[in-house]
Amino acid sequence: MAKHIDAASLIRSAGRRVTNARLTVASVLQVSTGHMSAPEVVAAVDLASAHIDQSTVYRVLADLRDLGLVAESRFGSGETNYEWIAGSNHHHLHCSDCEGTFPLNGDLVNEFMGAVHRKHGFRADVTHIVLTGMCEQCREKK
Amino acid sequence: MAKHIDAASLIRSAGRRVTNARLTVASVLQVSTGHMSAPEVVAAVDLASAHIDQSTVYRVLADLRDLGLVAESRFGSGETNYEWIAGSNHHHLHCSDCEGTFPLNGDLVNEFMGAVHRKHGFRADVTHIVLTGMCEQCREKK
DNA sequence: GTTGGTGCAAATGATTTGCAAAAGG
DNA sequence: CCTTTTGCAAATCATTTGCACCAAC
Repeated sequence: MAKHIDAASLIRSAGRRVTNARLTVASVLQVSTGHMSAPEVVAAVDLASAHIDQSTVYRVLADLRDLGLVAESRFGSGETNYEWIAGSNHHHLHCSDCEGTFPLNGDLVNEFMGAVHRKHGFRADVTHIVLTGMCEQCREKK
Repeated sequence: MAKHIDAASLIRSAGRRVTNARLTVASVLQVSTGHMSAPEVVAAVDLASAHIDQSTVYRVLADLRDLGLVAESRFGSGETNYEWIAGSNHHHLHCSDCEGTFPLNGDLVNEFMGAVHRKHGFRADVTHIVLTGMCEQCREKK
């Protein structure tokens, strides 16, 4: 799997050790579509019959997040969600009605962030943004 | 306290009962500047020598959030933060370095949301937005 | 070899829930 | 009254931590 090699070199070039736990968690996130909560990652790793402790999964997720390979976000209360991004910007629209997640055009975001920086001198972290609201379909139903 | 009356009428007009617990939690949030975590609200309520169980505080916070009187947001992992908004839009910039929170110009947000709607047909919930990143001071230090 | 990573098991902390009693309209 | 809300206490769930052992470089 090419993605595996990619993850390994990214991890190595960050001065971290390339371990089975890191590659497995990375692989699980790469294969998944959309977001996964930490408990879901733990379950998926188990399902892949890899015996990686949940504490390790949490530690690895935090590592990958620090390396910028994984985005961390939270909707309602309860769980934190993770998603493989590996450098590219991923932005989403999250419908609070149907719980669906849709891509958000990155140019709009960049434009907004530029405006924020010009106005406030604040450099927002734009690697991963989630806007909560209501999608077109759900809106039409009401 | 005028704010009390406001909260009471807002609650009543939503078809919910005006109770001591709701008024107390609302009052605590109104008095506070900025965000409060749920445990902080519980502590503040205790300090006001009102004996409201934490489970009730959680339920009330969820109620007030549903009524649109309170905004719910989360930064790092751990706690959920609440803030009294009562209809008006509050947007913030949250510095992940100094943990400070600063106001964000609402026009920029509205402009962005308009662009999102034009492009994606998605109506984002703009009552409360938090952008995480680095503020000017912290940025200059590096 | 050294240092960084991992497993294990237990603690922690936030949030939720079931149910009976109390209070609002 | 009738229904919503609350208190209580216990359960649940996500996340963290200390420490001994193991593996990557």
